[in-house]
Amino acid sequence: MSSLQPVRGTHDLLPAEMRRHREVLETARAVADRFGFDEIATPIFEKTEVFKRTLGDTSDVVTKEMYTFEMKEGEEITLRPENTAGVARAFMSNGLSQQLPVKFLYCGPMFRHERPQKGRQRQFHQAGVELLGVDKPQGDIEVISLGVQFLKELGVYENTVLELNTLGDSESRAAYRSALIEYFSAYRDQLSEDSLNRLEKNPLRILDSKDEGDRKLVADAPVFSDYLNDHSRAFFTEVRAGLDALDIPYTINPRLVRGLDYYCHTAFEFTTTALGAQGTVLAGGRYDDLIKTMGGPATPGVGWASGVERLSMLMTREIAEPRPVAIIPMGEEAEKRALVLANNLRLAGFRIEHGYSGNLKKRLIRANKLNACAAIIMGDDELAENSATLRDLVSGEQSLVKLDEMVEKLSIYR
RNA sequence: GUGGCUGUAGCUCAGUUGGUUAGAGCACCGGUUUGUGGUACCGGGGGUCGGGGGUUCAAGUCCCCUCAGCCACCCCA
Repeated sequence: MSSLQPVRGTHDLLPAEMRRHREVLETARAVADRFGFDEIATPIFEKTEVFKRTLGDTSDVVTKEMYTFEMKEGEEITLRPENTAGVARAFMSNGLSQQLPVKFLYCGPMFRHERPQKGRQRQFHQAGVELLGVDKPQGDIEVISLGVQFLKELGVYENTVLELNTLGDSESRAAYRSALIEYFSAYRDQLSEDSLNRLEKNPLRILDSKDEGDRKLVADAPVFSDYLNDHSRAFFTEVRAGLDALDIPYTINPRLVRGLDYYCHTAFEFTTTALGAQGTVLAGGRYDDLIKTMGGPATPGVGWASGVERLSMLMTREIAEPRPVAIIPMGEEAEKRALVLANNLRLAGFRIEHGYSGNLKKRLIRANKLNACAAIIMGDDELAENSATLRDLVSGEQSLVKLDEMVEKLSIYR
Protein backbone atom coordinates (compact mmCIF):
# COMPACT_ATOMS: atom_id res chain seq x y z
CA MET A 1 0.00 0.00 0.00
CA SER A 2 1.40 3.32 -1.05
CA SER A 3 1.79 6.14 1.40
CA LEU A 4 0.51 8.47 -1.27
CA GLN A 5 -3.18 8.51 -0.58
CA PRO A 6 -5.62 10.76 -2.37
CA VAL A 7 -6.86 13.72 -0.38
CA ARG A 8 -9.61 12.75 2.02
CA GLY A 9 -12.98 12.57 0.37
CA THR A 10 -11.59 12.46 -3.16
CA HIS A 11 -11.11 9.48 -5.41
CA ASP A 12 -9.91 8.53 -8.85
CA LEU A 13 -12.26 7.55 -11.62
CA LEU A 14 -10.51 4.62 -13.27
CA PRO A 15 -11.75 3.41 -16.68
CA ALA A 16 -14.40 0.95 -15.47
CA GLU A 17 -15.95 3.48 -13.13
CA MET A 18 -15.42 6.33 -15.55
CA ARG A 19 -17.44 4.47 -18.17
CA ARG A 20 -20.39 4.35 -15.80
CA HIS A 21 -19.85 7.96 -14.84
CA ARG A 22 -19.83 8.96 -18.47
CA GLU A 23 -22.93 6.91 -19.18
CA VAL A 24 -24.77 9.01 -16.59
CA LEU A 25 -23.55 12.23 -18.18
CA GLU A 26 -24.28 11.12 -21.73
CA THR A 27 -27.79 10.14 -20.71
CA ALA A 28 -28.33 13.50 -19.05
CA ARG A 29 -27.12 15.26 -22.18
CA ALA A 30 -29.29 13.20 -24.49
CA VAL A 31 -32.45 13.69 -22.45
CA ALA A 32 -31.83 17.37 -21.76
CA ASP A 33 -31.29 17.92 -25.45
CA ARG A 34 -34.74 16.58 -26.25
CA PHE A 35 -36.21 19.00 -23.74
CA GLY A 36 -34.34 21.86 -25.37
CA PHE A 37 -31.77 22.38 -22.63
CA ASP A 38 -28.29 23.36 -23.81
CA GLU A 39 -25.16 22.48 -21.90
CA ILE A 40 -23.04 25.20 -20.38
CA ALA A 41 -20.08 25.20 -18.04
CA THR A 42 -19.26 27.77 -15.41
CA PRO A 43 -15.97 28.06 -13.51
CA ILE A 44 -15.47 25.68 -10.61
CA PHE A 45 -14.66 28.62 -8.39
CA GLU A 46 -16.41 31.93 -7.89
CA LYS A 47 -16.07 34.89 -5.63
CA THR A 48 -17.15 33.73 -2.20
CA GLU A 49 -19.98 36.20 -2.06
CA VAL A 50 -21.70 34.49 -5.00
CA PHE A 51 -22.43 31.56 -2.72
CA LYS A 52 -22.77 33.44 0.53
CA ARG A 53 -25.46 35.72 -0.76
CA THR A 54 -27.46 33.07 -2.53
CA LEU A 55 -27.33 29.97 -0.38
CA GLY A 56 -28.15 31.85 2.80
CA ASP A 57 -26.16 32.59 5.91
CA THR A 58 -27.86 29.84 7.85
CA SER A 59 -27.26 26.93 5.52
CA ASP A 60 -24.71 24.37 6.58
CA VAL A 61 -23.21 24.45 3.13
CA VAL A 62 -22.17 28.07 3.59
CA THR A 63 -21.41 28.06 7.28
CA LYS A 64 -19.20 25.01 7.50
CA GLU A 65 -18.69 23.18 4.23
CA MET A 66 -17.14 25.59 1.77
CA TYR A 67 -13.57 25.43 0.50
CA THR A 68 -12.64 29.09 0.63
CA PHE A 69 -9.27 30.58 -0.24
CA GLU A 70 -7.85 34.03 0.00
CA MET A 71 -6.04 35.18 -3.12
CA LYS A 72 -2.86 37.23 -3.08
CA GLU A 73 -4.91 40.29 -3.96
CA GLY A 74 -6.99 39.70 -0.85
CA GLU A 75 -10.00 38.53 -2.78
CA GLU A 76 -11.84 35.51 -1.42
CA ILE A 77 -12.82 32.74 -3.77
CA THR A 78 -14.68 29.50 -3.10
CA LEU A 79 -14.80 26.15 -4.86
CA ARG A 80 -18.41 25.78 -5.90
CA PRO A 81 -20.47 23.66 -3.49
CA GLU A 82 -23.29 23.61 -6.05
CA ASN A 83 -23.89 25.12 -9.47
CA THR A 84 -27.16 27.03 -9.37
CA ALA A 85 -25.52 30.15 -7.99
CA GLY A 86 -22.84 29.93 -10.66
CA VAL A 87 -25.40 29.60 -13.43
CA ALA A 88 -27.32 32.56 -12.02
CA ARG A 89 -24.11 34.57 -11.93
CA ALA A 90 -23.33 33.61 -15.53
CA PHE A 91 -26.87 34.59 -16.48
CA MET A 92 -26.24 38.05 -15.10
CA SER A 93 -22.66 38.43 -16.29
CA ASN A 94 -23.66 37.65 -19.86
CA GLY A 95 -26.84 39.71 -19.98
CA LEU A 96 -28.97 36.69 -20.79
CA SER A 97 -32.10 38.33 -19.43
CA GLN A 98 -32.63 39.64 -22.95
CA GLN A 99 -33.40 36.19 -24.32
CA LEU A 100 -35.73 34.54 -21.86
CA PRO A 101 -36.45 31.82 -21.20
CA VAL A 102 -33.02 30.16 -20.99
CA LYS A 103 -32.65 26.44 -20.43
CA PHE A 104 -29.32 25.08 -19.27
CA LEU A 105 -27.74 21.76 -18.45
CA TYR A 106 -24.48 21.60 -16.51
CA CYS A 107 -22.19 18.79 -15.42
CA GLY A 108 -19.11 18.91 -13.29
CA PRO A 109 -17.37 18.63 -9.94
CA MET A 110 -18.65 20.27 -6.76
CA PHE A 111 -16.82 20.60 -3.45
CA ARG A 112 -18.11 20.37 0.09
CA HIS A 113 -16.03 19.85 3.20
CA GLU A 114 -18.14 17.14 4.82
CA ARG A 115 -17.26 13.93 6.60
CA PRO A 116 -16.96 11.41 3.77
CA GLN A 117 -19.05 8.29 3.67
CA LYS A 118 -20.69 6.19 1.00
CA GLY A 119 -22.36 8.45 -1.54
CA ARG A 120 -20.77 11.52 -0.03
CA GLN A 121 -17.36 12.70 -1.20
CA ARG A 122 -15.72 16.05 -0.73
CA GLN A 123 -15.30 16.32 -4.45
CA PHE A 124 -18.34 14.90 -6.18
CA HIS A 125 -20.11 15.47 -9.45
CA GLN A 126 -23.49 16.81 -10.29
CA ALA A 127 -25.52 17.02 -13.45
CA GLY A 128 -28.26 19.57 -13.23
CA VAL A 129 -30.68 21.71 -15.18
CA GLU A 130 -31.90 25.25 -14.71
CA LEU A 131 -34.87 26.89 -16.39
CA LEU A 132 -34.80 30.68 -16.05
CA GLY A 133 -37.54 33.11 -16.94
CA VAL A 134 -40.65 30.96 -16.57
CA ASP A 135 -42.86 31.83 -13.62
CA LYS A 136 -45.61 29.37 -14.52
CA PRO A 137 -46.07 25.86 -13.11
CA GLN A 138 -45.39 24.52 -16.59
CA GLY A 139 -41.76 25.22 -15.87
CA ASP A 140 -41.79 23.09 -12.73
CA ILE A 141 -43.64 20.34 -14.52
CA GLU A 142 -41.24 20.32 -17.45
CA VAL A 143 -38.20 20.25 -15.23
CA ILE A 144 -39.54 17.43 -13.07
CA SER A 145 -40.57 15.41 -16.07
CA LEU A 146 -37.09 15.91 -17.50
CA GLY A 147 -35.77 14.43 -14.27
CA VAL A 148 -38.13 11.49 -14.53
CA GLN A 149 -37.08 10.78 -18.08
CA PHE A 150 -33.42 11.00 -17.11
CA LEU A 151 -33.87 8.50 -14.29
CA LYS A 152 -35.91 6.22 -16.51
CA GLU A 153 -33.29 6.11 -19.22
CA LEU A 154 -30.63 5.33 -16.65
CA GLY A 155 -32.80 2.45 -15.52
CA VAL A 156 -32.94 3.67 -11.92
CA TYR A 157 -36.37 5.29 -11.89
CA GLU A 158 -38.02 2.16 -10.49
CA ASN A 159 -35.77 2.36 -7.45
CA THR A 160 -36.75 5.89 -6.55
CA VAL A 161 -39.74 7.69 -5.15
CA LEU A 162 -40.62 11.29 -5.82
CA GLU A 163 -41.42 13.42 -2.82
CA LEU A 164 -43.04 16.76 -3.36
CA ASN A 165 -43.79 19.79 -1.25
CA THR A 166 -44.44 23.47 -1.60
CA LEU A 167 -42.62 26.18 0.28
CA GLY A 168 -45.06 28.83 -0.96
CA ASP A 169 -44.16 32.34 -2.01
CA SER A 170 -42.32 34.68 0.32
CA GLU A 171 -45.51 36.01 1.86
CA SER A 172 -46.77 32.54 2.73
CA ARG A 173 -43.37 31.48 3.95
CA ALA A 174 -43.07 34.49 6.22
CA ALA A 175 -46.48 33.82 7.72
CA TYR A 176 -45.69 30.15 8.29
CA ARG A 177 -42.29 31.02 9.65
CA SER A 178 -43.68 33.20 12.39
CA ALA A 179 -46.32 30.61 13.21
CA LEU A 180 -43.58 28.01 13.64
CA ILE A 181 -41.43 30.29 15.77
CA GLU A 182 -44.39 31.02 17.97
CA TYR A 183 -45.30 27.36 18.31
CA PHE A 184 -41.82 26.01 18.98
CA SER A 185 -40.87 28.85 21.31
CA ALA A 186 -43.35 27.47 23.79
CA TYR A 187 -41.31 24.27 23.88
CA ARG A 188 -37.81 25.68 24.02
CA ASP A 189 -36.85 23.38 26.87
CA GLN A 190 -37.89 20.30 24.91
CA LEU A 191 -36.21 21.08 21.61
CA SER A 192 -32.93 19.45 20.67
CA GLU A 193 -29.88 21.67 20.65
CA ASP A 194 -29.75 21.70 16.86
CA SER A 195 -33.34 22.68 16.54
CA LEU A 196 -32.99 25.40 19.14
CA ASN A 197 -30.33 26.91 16.92
CA ARG A 198 -32.61 26.69 13.93
CA LEU A 199 -35.51 28.29 15.74
CA GLU A 200 -34.70 31.88 14.89
CA LYS A 201 -32.58 31.29 11.82
CA ASN A 202 -34.53 28.75 9.82
CA PRO A 203 -37.43 27.20 11.74
CA LEU A 204 -38.56 25.27 8.67
CA ARG A 205 -35.59 23.01 9.14
CA ILE A 206 -36.93 21.84 12.51
CA LEU A 207 -39.63 20.03 10.58
CA ASP A 208 -36.95 17.85 9.06
CA SER A 209 -35.35 16.89 12.38
CA LYS A 210 -34.82 13.23 13.15
CA ASP A 211 -34.55 13.82 16.89
CA GLU A 212 -37.32 11.88 18.62
CA GLY A 213 -38.28 14.65 20.97
CA ASP A 214 -38.42 17.09 18.07
CA ARG A 215 -40.59 14.76 16.05
CA LYS A 216 -43.19 14.61 18.79
CA LEU A 217 -43.37 18.38 18.79
CA VAL A 218 -43.40 18.50 15.00
CA ALA A 219 -46.37 16.18 14.91
CA ASP A 220 -48.57 18.86 16.39
CA ALA A 221 -46.86 21.82 14.76
CA PRO A 222 -48.78 24.15 12.45
CA VAL A 223 -48.99 22.79 8.91
CA PHE A 224 -47.86 24.83 5.96
CA SER A 225 -51.00 24.30 3.95
CA ASP A 226 -52.94 26.45 6.43
CA TYR A 227 -50.62 29.36 5.73
CA LEU A 228 -50.44 29.23 1.97
CA ASN A 229 -52.00 32.22 0.27
CA ASP A 230 -54.29 31.76 -2.71
CA HIS A 231 -51.55 32.24 -5.26
CA SER A 232 -49.25 29.69 -3.67
CA ARG A 233 -52.06 27.21 -3.26
CA ALA A 234 -53.17 27.58 -6.87
CA PHE A 235 -49.59 27.25 -8.07
CA PHE A 236 -49.07 23.99 -6.24
CA THR A 237 -52.39 22.63 -7.43
CA GLU A 238 -51.38 23.27 -11.00
CA VAL A 239 -48.00 21.59 -10.58
CA ARG A 240 -49.71 18.53 -9.17
CA ALA A 241 -52.26 18.49 -11.96
CA GLY A 242 -49.44 18.55 -14.49
CA LEU A 243 -47.65 15.64 -12.86
CA ASP A 244 -50.91 13.71 -12.74
CA ALA A 245 -51.47 14.36 -16.43
CA LEU A 246 -48.01 12.94 -17.14
CA ASP A 247 -48.63 9.92 -14.92
CA ILE A 248 -45.77 10.86 -12.64
CA PRO A 249 -46.52 9.47 -9.20
CA TYR A 250 -45.39 11.35 -6.10
CA THR A 251 -46.02 11.57 -2.43
CA ILE A 252 -46.58 14.83 -0.61
CA ASN A 253 -44.04 15.26 2.13
CA PRO A 254 -44.82 18.33 4.22
CA ARG A 255 -41.50 17.92 6.00
CA LEU A 256 -39.51 18.16 2.78
CA VAL A 257 -37.55 21.35 3.23
CA ARG A 258 -34.71 22.32 0.99
CA GLY A 259 -31.50 23.12 2.81
CA LEU A 260 -30.62 26.11 0.69
CA ASP A 261 -32.37 29.39 1.31
CA TYR A 262 -33.20 30.37 -2.23
CA TYR A 263 -36.02 27.92 -2.78
CA CYS A 264 -39.75 28.79 -2.93
CA HIS A 265 -42.91 27.09 -4.12
CA THR A 266 -42.11 23.65 -5.51
CA ALA A 267 -39.56 21.51 -3.72
CA PHE A 268 -38.97 17.95 -4.81
CA GLU A 269 -36.62 15.10 -4.19
CA PHE A 270 -36.13 11.70 -5.82
CA THR A 271 -34.85 9.36 -3.15
CA THR A 272 -33.84 5.73 -2.94
CA THR A 273 -33.42 3.34 -0.06
CA ALA A 274 -30.71 1.45 -1.92
CA LEU A 275 -27.80 3.72 -1.06
CA GLY A 276 -27.99 3.93 2.72
CA ALA A 277 -28.15 7.26 4.45
CA GLN A 278 -27.35 9.30 1.36
CA GLY A 279 -30.53 8.46 -0.48
CA THR A 280 -31.22 11.65 -2.38
CA VAL A 281 -30.38 11.11 -5.98
CA LEU A 282 -31.93 14.09 -7.74
CA ALA A 283 -33.49 17.10 -6.08
CA GLY A 284 -34.42 20.67 -6.72
CA GLY A 285 -37.14 23.24 -6.75
CA ARG A 286 -38.16 26.75 -7.66
CA TYR A 287 -36.08 29.82 -6.82
CA ASP A 288 -37.89 32.93 -7.99
CA ASP A 289 -35.98 35.39 -5.83
CA LEU A 290 -32.46 34.11 -6.39
CA ILE A 291 -31.37 36.36 -9.21
CA LYS A 292 -32.94 39.45 -7.68
CA THR A 293 -31.14 38.64 -4.44
CA MET A 294 -27.90 38.61 -6.39
CA GLY A 295 -28.62 42.07 -7.73
CA GLY A 296 -29.93 41.06 -11.13
CA PRO A 297 -33.27 41.63 -12.82
CA ALA A 298 -36.10 39.74 -11.08
CA THR A 299 -36.11 36.44 -12.94
CA PRO A 300 -37.93 33.30 -11.83
CA GLY A 301 -36.16 29.99 -12.00
CA VAL A 302 -36.62 26.30 -11.39
CA GLY A 303 -34.20 23.43 -11.62
CA TRP A 304 -32.60 20.39 -10.08
CA ALA A 305 -29.24 18.78 -9.49
CA SER A 306 -28.42 15.09 -9.47
CA GLY A 307 -25.53 13.24 -7.88
CA VAL A 308 -23.56 11.51 -10.59
CA GLU A 309 -21.73 9.11 -8.24
CA ARG A 310 -24.98 8.15 -6.55
CA LEU A 311 -26.72 7.54 -9.84
CA SER A 312 -23.76 5.55 -11.06
CA MET A 313 -23.92 3.33 -7.97
CA LEU A 314 -27.63 2.84 -8.41
CA MET A 315 -27.36 1.99 -12.08
CA THR A 316 -27.29 -1.78 -12.47
CA ARG A 317 -26.88 -1.77 -16.22
CA GLU A 318 -23.67 -3.33 -17.47
CA ILE A 319 -21.62 -0.92 -19.52
CA ALA A 320 -20.04 -2.79 -22.39
CA GLU A 321 -16.27 -2.64 -22.50
CA PRO A 322 -14.88 -1.51 -25.81
CA ARG A 323 -13.54 -4.35 -27.97
CA PRO A 324 -10.60 -3.33 -30.11
CA VAL A 325 -9.14 -5.00 -33.15
CA ALA A 326 -5.49 -5.93 -32.59
CA ILE A 327 -2.93 -5.52 -35.32
CA ILE A 328 -0.02 -7.91 -35.09
CA PRO A 329 2.86 -7.24 -37.47
CA MET A 330 5.75 -9.65 -37.67
CA GLY A 331 9.04 -8.33 -38.89
CA GLU A 332 10.37 -4.90 -39.78
CA GLU A 333 8.61 -4.53 -43.10
CA ALA A 334 5.32 -5.61 -41.55
CA GLU A 335 5.73 -3.05 -38.74
CA LYS A 336 5.90 -0.26 -41.28
CA ARG A 337 2.86 -1.43 -43.17
CA ALA A 338 0.95 -2.10 -39.94
CA LEU A 339 1.43 1.51 -38.95
CA VAL A 340 -0.31 2.61 -42.13
CA LEU A 341 -3.04 0.01 -41.88
CA ALA A 342 -3.73 0.91 -38.23
CA ASN A 343 -4.04 4.54 -39.18
CA ASN A 344 -6.44 3.79 -42.04
CA LEU A 345 -8.63 1.60 -39.88
CA ARG A 346 -8.74 4.21 -37.16
CA LEU A 347 -9.79 6.81 -39.70
CA ALA A 348 -12.51 4.38 -40.74
CA GLY A 349 -13.78 4.37 -37.16
CA PHE A 350 -12.33 1.21 -35.63
CA ARG A 351 -10.69 0.97 -32.25
CA ILE A 352 -7.26 -0.37 -33.09
CA GLU A 353 -4.64 -1.70 -30.70
CA HIS A 354 -1.26 -1.73 -32.31
CA GLY A 355 0.87 -4.19 -30.36
CA TYR A 356 4.13 -2.59 -29.39
CA SER A 357 6.46 -5.53 -29.04
CA GLY A 358 6.82 -9.24 -28.65
CA ASN A 359 6.34 -12.28 -30.82
CA LEU A 360 3.06 -13.52 -32.20
CA LYS A 361 2.21 -15.49 -29.11
CA LYS A 362 2.80 -12.61 -26.74
CA ARG A 363 0.85 -10.23 -28.85
CA LEU A 364 -2.08 -12.60 -29.04
CA ILE A 365 -2.06 -12.94 -25.28
CA ARG A 366 -2.08 -9.21 -24.98
CA ALA A 367 -4.86 -8.89 -27.55
CA ASN A 368 -6.87 -11.34 -25.52
CA LYS A 369 -6.39 -9.30 -22.37
CA LEU A 370 -7.54 -6.21 -24.17
CA ASN A 371 -10.73 -8.11 -24.94
CA ALA A 372 -10.01 -7.74 -28.66
CA CYS A 373 -12.67 -9.15 -30.97
CA ALA A 374 -10.28 -9.84 -33.78
CA ALA A 375 -6.60 -9.84 -34.66
CA ILE A 376 -4.99 -8.89 -37.93
CA ILE A 377 -1.80 -10.87 -38.34
CA MET A 378 0.67 -9.44 -40.85
CA GLY A 379 3.64 -11.59 -41.77
CA ASP A 380 5.84 -11.77 -44.85
CA ASP A 381 3.75 -14.56 -46.35
CA GLU A 382 0.57 -12.53 -46.24
CA LEU A 383 2.17 -9.26 -47.25
CA ALA A 384 3.61 -10.88 -50.35
CA GLU A 385 0.01 -11.06 -51.51
CA ASN A 386 -0.95 -7.62 -50.14
CA SER A 387 -3.03 -9.47 -47.57
CA ALA A 388 -3.19 -10.20 -43.87
CA THR A 389 -4.66 -12.97 -41.75
CA LEU A 390 -7.84 -11.90 -40.03
CA ARG A 391 -8.48 -14.00 -36.97
CA ASP A 392 -11.72 -13.90 -35.05
CA LEU A 393 -10.71 -14.13 -31.41
CA VAL A 394 -14.03 -15.48 -30.25
CA SER A 395 -14.45 -18.34 -32.71
CA GLY A 396 -10.79 -18.79 -33.56
CA GLU A 397 -11.60 -18.86 -37.26
CA GLN A 398 -9.24 -17.06 -39.58
CA SER A 399 -8.97 -16.18 -43.21
CA LEU A 400 -6.72 -14.37 -45.64
CA VAL A 401 -7.98 -10.87 -46.43
CA LYS A 402 -6.69 -8.35 -48.99
CA LEU A 403 -5.47 -5.22 -47.22
CA ASP A 404 -7.67 -2.94 -49.29
CA GLU A 405 -10.70 -5.03 -48.39
CA MET A 406 -9.97 -4.94 -44.66
CA VAL A 407 -12.37 -2.12 -43.78
CA GLU A 408 -15.22 -3.96 -45.42
CA LYS A 409 -14.34 -7.29 -43.80
CA LEU A 410 -14.13 -5.66 -40.39
CA SER A 411 -17.57 -4.13 -40.66
CA ILE A 412 -19.10 -7.02 -38.69
CA TYR A 413 -17.09 -5.89 -35.67
CA ARG A 414 -18.48 -2.38 -35.52
C1' G B 1 -18.17 18.32 13.72
C1' U B 2 -20.00 13.63 17.19
C1' G B 3 -20.20 8.28 18.08
C1' G B 4 -19.16 3.08 16.53
C1' C B 5 -16.55 -0.61 13.34
C1' U B 6 -12.35 -1.62 10.24
C1' G B 7 -7.10 -1.20 7.98
C1' U B 8 -1.96 -7.79 6.44
C1' A B 9 0.73 -8.34 -1.43
C1' G B 10 -2.80 -4.94 -7.19
C1' C B 11 -7.77 -7.58 -5.30
C1' U B 12 -10.39 -11.02 -1.61
C1' C B 13 -8.69 -12.77 2.85
C1' A B 14 -5.76 -16.54 6.50
C1' G B 15 -2.23 -15.57 10.37
C1' U B 16 -3.47 -20.03 16.35
C1' U B 17 -2.78 -17.85 24.34
C1' G B 18 2.77 -12.03 21.38
C1' G B 19 7.90 -16.61 19.58
C1' U B 20 12.44 -18.10 14.21
C1' U B 21 13.46 -15.50 7.07
C1' A B 22 4.60 -13.19 7.12
C1' G B 23 0.91 -17.15 3.94
C1' A B 24 -3.26 -18.69 0.26
C1' G B 25 -6.46 -17.84 -3.95
C1' C B 26 -7.07 -14.53 -7.93
C1' A B 27 -4.14 -11.04 -10.73
C1' C B 28 0.87 -10.02 -12.73
C1' C B 29 5.70 -11.76 -15.14
C1' G B 30 8.39 -15.95 -17.28
C1' G B 31 8.60 -21.16 -19.10
C1' U B 32 6.29 -25.97 -21.35
C1' U B 33 11.75 -24.80 -28.14
C1' U B 34 9.70 -22.90 -34.87
C1' G B 35 3.88 -17.92 -36.98
C1' U B 36 -1.45 -18.60 -33.20
C1' G B 37 -4.55 -16.33 -27.48
C1' G B 38 -8.42 -18.23 -23.92
C1' U B 39 -7.70 -24.18 -20.62
C1' A B 40 -3.68 -27.19 -18.03
C1' C B 41 1.23 -27.90 -15.69
C1' C B 42 5.98 -25.66 -13.83
C1' G B 43 8.62 -21.45 -12.05
C1' G B 44 9.12 -16.18 -10.48
C1' G B 45 8.54 -11.08 -8.71
C1' G B 46 5.82 -8.30 -5.21
C1' G B 47 4.27 -6.63 1.71
C1' U B 48 9.06 -1.56 6.49
C1' C B 49 1.42 -6.08 8.27
C1' G B 50 -2.01 2.20 6.94
C1' G B 51 1.75 5.66 9.58
C1' G B 52 4.29 7.09 14.30
C1' G B 53 5.45 6.12 19.31
C1' G B 54 5.32 2.74 23.65
C1' U B 55 5.33 -2.12 26.63
C1' U B 56 8.44 -6.72 26.05
C1' C B 57 14.16 -10.83 25.56
C1' A B 58 10.49 -10.91 21.38
C1' A B 59 4.78 -7.12 18.38
C1' G B 60 0.95 -8.31 12.32
C1' U B 61 -0.81 -9.89 17.28
C1' C B 62 -1.02 -5.71 23.58
C1' C B 63 -1.35 0.03 24.74
C1' C B 64 -1.44 5.32 23.04
C1' C B 65 -1.54 8.88 19.07
C1' U B 66 -2.41 9.75 13.99
C1' C B 67 -4.21 8.93 8.89
C1' A B 68 -7.84 6.67 5.81
C1' G B 69 -12.34 3.84 4.72
C1' C B 70 -17.15 2.14 6.20
C1' C B 71 -21.84 2.76 9.26
C1' A B 72 -25.01 6.04 11.94
C1' C B 73 -25.83 11.18 13.50
C1' C B 74 -25.48 15.63 10.87
C1' C B 75 -25.93 17.48 6.00
C1' C B 76 -27.26 16.98 1.17
C1' A B 77 -26.84 15.55 -4.86
